[in-house]
Parts: sequence; structure tokens; C-alpha cells
Amino acid sequence: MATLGNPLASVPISSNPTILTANNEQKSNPSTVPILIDKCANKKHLKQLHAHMLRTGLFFDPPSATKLFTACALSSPSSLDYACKVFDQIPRPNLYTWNTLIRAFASSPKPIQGLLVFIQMLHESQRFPNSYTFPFVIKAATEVSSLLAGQAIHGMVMKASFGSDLFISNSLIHFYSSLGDLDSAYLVFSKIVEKDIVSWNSMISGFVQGGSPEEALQLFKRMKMENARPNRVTMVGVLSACAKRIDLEFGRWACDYIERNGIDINLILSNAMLDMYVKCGSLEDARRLFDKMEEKDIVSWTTMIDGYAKVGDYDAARRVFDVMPREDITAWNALISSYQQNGKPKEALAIFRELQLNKNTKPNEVTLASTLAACAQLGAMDLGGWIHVYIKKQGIKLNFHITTSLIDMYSKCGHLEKALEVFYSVERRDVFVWSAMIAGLAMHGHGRAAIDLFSKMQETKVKPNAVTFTNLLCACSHSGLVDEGRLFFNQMRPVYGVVPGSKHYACMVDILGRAGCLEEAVELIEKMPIVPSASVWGALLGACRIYGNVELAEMACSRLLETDSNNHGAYVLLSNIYAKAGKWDCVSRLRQHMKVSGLEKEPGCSSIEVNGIIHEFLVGDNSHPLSTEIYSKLDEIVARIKSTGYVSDESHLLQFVEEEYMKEHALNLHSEKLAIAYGLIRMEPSQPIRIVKNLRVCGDCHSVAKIISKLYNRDILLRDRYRFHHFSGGNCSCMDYW
DNA sequence: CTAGGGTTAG
Repeated sequence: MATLGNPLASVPISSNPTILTANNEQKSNPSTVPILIDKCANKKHLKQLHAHMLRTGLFFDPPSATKLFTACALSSPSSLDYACKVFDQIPRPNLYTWNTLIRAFASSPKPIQGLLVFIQMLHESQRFPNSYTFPFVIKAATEVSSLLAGQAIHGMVMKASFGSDLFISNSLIHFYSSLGDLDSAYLVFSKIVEKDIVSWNSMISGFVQGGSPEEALQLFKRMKMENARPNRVTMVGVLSACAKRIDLEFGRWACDYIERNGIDINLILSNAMLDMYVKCGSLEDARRLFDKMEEKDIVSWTTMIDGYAKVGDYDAARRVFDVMPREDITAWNALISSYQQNGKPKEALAIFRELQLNKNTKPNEVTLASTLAACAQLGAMDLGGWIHVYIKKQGIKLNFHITTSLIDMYSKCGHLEKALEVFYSVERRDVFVWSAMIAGLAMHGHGRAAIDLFSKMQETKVKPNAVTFTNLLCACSHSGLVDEGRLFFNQMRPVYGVVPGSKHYACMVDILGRAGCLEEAVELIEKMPIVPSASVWGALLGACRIYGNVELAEMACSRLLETDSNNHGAYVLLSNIYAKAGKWDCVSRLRQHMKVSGLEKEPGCSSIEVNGIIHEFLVGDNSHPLSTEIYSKLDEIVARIKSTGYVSDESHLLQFVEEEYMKEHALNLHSEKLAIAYGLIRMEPSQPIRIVKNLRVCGDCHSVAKIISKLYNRDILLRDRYRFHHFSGGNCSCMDYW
């Protein structure tokens, strides 16, 4: 009897097979329909049943229609649109039915609809919300992160005298804390007379997620004192707090507590324990637990990968990745982002390329954002541009993360115009998007434009954060805008409520130092309310280099080494300063000292992308296949430059080399020169040469690049550790202010 | 018919 043509043939139950035959209407029995609804497994079954009910007229019996609606609304999010249509057919839906619709929307991908239905209910029906309505509608407000909506609902709750309802209060705690308003959350919490386990748990995890893990742990202790029994969810929050505080001792105690009190462990709790061990740096404990876990999911795997990558054990991370199920993109993301964040962009791109060959898994937004960040680090413009095209072709909407990554990638690859294009193409921008664009303008030396953008940002009422100010002050520094820098720095706390951190102080010292206000810079450092970080002293040291202030440099250097004793950057800067002052004996003493203490200068490395392939050059590198050609090109360049009367600036030599010839030769081996020579050989004459250097460009290379840009009529875009240099027609965009 | 939990991105 079950034939292909029978629309109900696939309903999987048949206590009474006859009623499954829809066209045999006489035999359907209204009382069995509700049972049948409960057994419907999917949308298709529900539709078949709906058709059946229409034919039998049962649909026009409100209780039956309501029953069908409930089943549709709660079965799966994809049936929700259908449920709405059914809802519209119900003559005067009762409160329960309204509640169900709000509930379904609140946990759907369109939670805003939950709020709209609630409003519709208030206006169009005679129904008034009850104690069940509010938890649903508060959840909807939480999902859309609308503080305003939630506050309005909270007001209604109070007016309707539901203020002491436990369920509603618990919902409100969750609502306020997930929007970061911990004070309001706590206020609701403290007014609950008989707190239940959910009240405690909501408040504890609220504190953890709101960045106050100490308070979370304190609340946990208070909870035990008040004789509330912690459960699984409590312990997830506690472990998460330990992870955030990097408190291995308490974390271990929590694991022990779980054991002792027989709290049953599920996957989520195991993962929380795993995460705690990883964040606290105990990979041994994590591994032991991981191996013991019978059930593992994607979170367990990615936690282990991330853990190994963070401690620098990439082989172990890779081994985990190699044995895990790979159909989930998150696994790939964990590895790509770990590599990217730990300064291994090439490895990150290698994984991305591997992913492209994998047919079953496609990159998502997170993958693309991480990969773009890797491209930005490397200056891999071709791949970065390819990803941008990919995003467009796939119709992926630019979210804030992707927008930020694209702007950053284009800026760091030297395509400021493209970065601006992306920036102006989006209609909404969050603080990170704005900050990234300000940083882009800053690194290309457009300080004024960066400041203008900052003003525009304020018109859109997006609040600047610490990152915004770092970038803004950087912009002032790169463009020599001393007064503006001072002004913004002084406004930070009083006007914008952003407390200056050591990065901001470092920027400010840099601004003052470059402008020659060394005394004011020193004064600023002395007045700092926080301990000056290495970068603050580094900035002062940099200023000393410009002005050849050996005495102050020695002081700054020794202070720097107090905070960070193996900072080789400090030695390098000081030796530069000695070299500039012609104190070669000091230079060699410093070099000797570095050798003895095992501190090696980070080798200079420049890279250039040609046809999508990144070529890297180290000082005096001859490992490149075209090495011979590169060096003869370099000889040609040097000869042509010399004919213009240029004399190389030997103060940029780090090593004391006796023979004059050797000095000059060592300068000519600098990685950026090798990369430029390679670019001249391999790139079309119309193409600018784009180079990324890991350290700051040396003064001689800077002068030489200027001359090359004129002699060879080539634009050269060189990104160093601090900013961009755009060489064109014999000049540099930094106006020699760097 | 109600509320709370773990990983990956700037």
C-alpha cells in the first residue's frame, strides 16, 4: 500500500496503517492526528499532515491547528517560515501560541522577529504577556544584543509586577551580562531572594565573559558558603575563569572538586578542563585528559592544536591536525590562525593552499580573515587580492572582521588606494574597521588624512578604543605632527575615557623625541603612572639616534635592559648611535658583549613577491637560483650610483670592519638591496617594486633606493618594521622623517 | 511552553 505516489508513505510510524492513506479520507480519525503530529520527524511529514488536515477539515479546528503550528515552530529552524504561515491561519491565537512563536524566533537565526512578534502581540491581540512570555522575549533581545530593547522589556516586567519571577530574573542576568553590563546584571542577581542554581551560574559565567574572572571565583566561593550545590555548568564557568586568570592551582583544584563531588562529566565540561590546562600552559595535563576522553569533538581537537601552537610545538600541533577528522573548517582555522598569530605566515599560507586542494571543506570567514592577516604580514599581495576576488565571487558579505583584514592586508601590501576602496565600500564600520584605516593612512605617512578620518569616525558615534589611539598617535609620529599628538594624548582619558597604556606613552615619546624635544620626552617618562615598558625606552633610544645624543642613549639603553635584558634591538640601536658618533671602539665592545651573552642581532630579511611567489633575501644571501644575476645587477647599480657622486654612509654599518672596501661591500649586501636588484631584473618596468623588510631600513639603503627610483625611473614601495617608504623620482614619501 | 556552559578571526 505504501507507494511512491502516496504523499504520506514516508511517515515513519503506523500504529494504525490505514490513516496514513491520505486519499482514504473516511478512515482518518481526528483523535489520532495529534499523536501523528508528535511523531513527525521533519518538515516534509508536517506538510503532508497539513494537507491531510485541510482535506479532512481538521485544520479548521483551532486546537488541532495550534498543535500543528507548535510542531512546525519547534521542529527545526527551517520550518519556521512555514510555521508562520500556519500561525496566520489560526483565528485568535491564544497566549500559549504567541509565546511559542516568540520562543521559536528567539532561538532562530532571525531573533529580531521574536521582538517584532512580541510587539505585534501587544498591539494586535488582546493578550497580555505572562511569566512565560518574558524569558522568550528577553532571549530575543539578548540575541540581537539590543540594550535598549532589553531595558524596555525590563521596564514592562517591573510594571507588570513580574520583578520577582525567578525565570525572568535569570533571563535578565544573562541578558545584561552578555551585553557587558555587569552592574545591571548583578543588581538583578542581588535582588533575587531565593537564588537557584541557574541564577548563580548565569552570574558566574557573566563575570567570566565580562572579563572579571576574579569576581567569578569569589562568587563561586560565596555560592558554596550559602550552601548552593555547584553543578556541571557552574564548573565550566569556574574552569573558564581559571583559564582566564592563568591560575593552574585553582584549576587543578576545580578538576579535583568535580571528581570528589561526583559531578558528572560531559563533553563540554571535559573541553572546559582541557582549555583550562592549555591556557595555563600545562600541555602535559591537557594531553593526559585528552587521551582519556572517550568522546572528542571539534572543540577538543582545536583546543589541543591551539595549545601546542601557543607553546611553539608546531610539530605536535601538526600531528594532532593530521589524525583528526578534517571535514570541519574550524580544525583548519585553528592551525592557520595559530601559525599566523605566532609569526609564521608562510606556514599559515601553506595550510591554506592545502585546504584549497581539499574538496570537502571550504574556507569560511574566519579562515579568510586569518589568511588575509598572514598575507599582510608577508606582503603577499597576489594571494591577498585573490582572496578578495574569491570573497566577491562567493558572495560572502564583508563582515567587520573581513573588512578589517582586507584593509590591513592592502595597506600593508602597499595598496593604500585599494584599502580605501574597501573602507568606503562598506556601509557599516565598527571601531576596528576605522582603526585599521587610520593605521593604513598612518603607515603611509598621511598623518593629516588619518586625523581627518578620526574626526569623521566621531561623527558616526563609534567610540575610539586603545587601538584607535595607538594608530592615531602613530600617524602623528610618522608625519611629525607634534602639537596634534600632544593634544590627542592629553585628551585620551578626560575626553574619551581611554587610559593611556605603555604603547601610547611609547608613541608619545617617539613623537616628542623625533621632533627634538628630548627633555620633554624624558619628563613624560618620569611622570608615567605605570612602569615604562621596553618600547618606551626604545622610542627614546631611537630619538637619541637621530640627534646623536650618546649620553642619553646610554641611559635609555641601560634602563631598557633593566626591563628586558635580552632585547637585542637595544644593543643594535646603541651600536648605531656609537657608529654615527664614530666611536668604533664602543661599537666593537658592544658587539663583543652581545656575542658573550649569546645575543645575536636578528638577521635583516627582505622579501619581494613576483608572480605570486615570495622571494626572501638575507644579508649577503646567495642561495637564490638567480643569485649570480642579482649580484651583477647590484654591481651595475652601484657603478651607476657612484657615477652620480654618491658616497655611502658608513655609520650604518653594524660591524666594525677595518678595510674601507669591506665596509662598503657589507652595506651593499643588505637584504633590501638584493631584493630591489631582483625586482629590477624580474618585474615589468611599469610595475612598482614592493618590498617588505623585517627590520628598519638602514639609512644607506634608504638613500640608495631614492637614487634608484630616479635613475631607473622605478617606483619602489618598501615596508619596514615601522612604516612605508614610497620612493619615486628621487624622493621618499617619508620626507626623510623616519 | 520558560533561564545558564567549551574552540577558531581584527
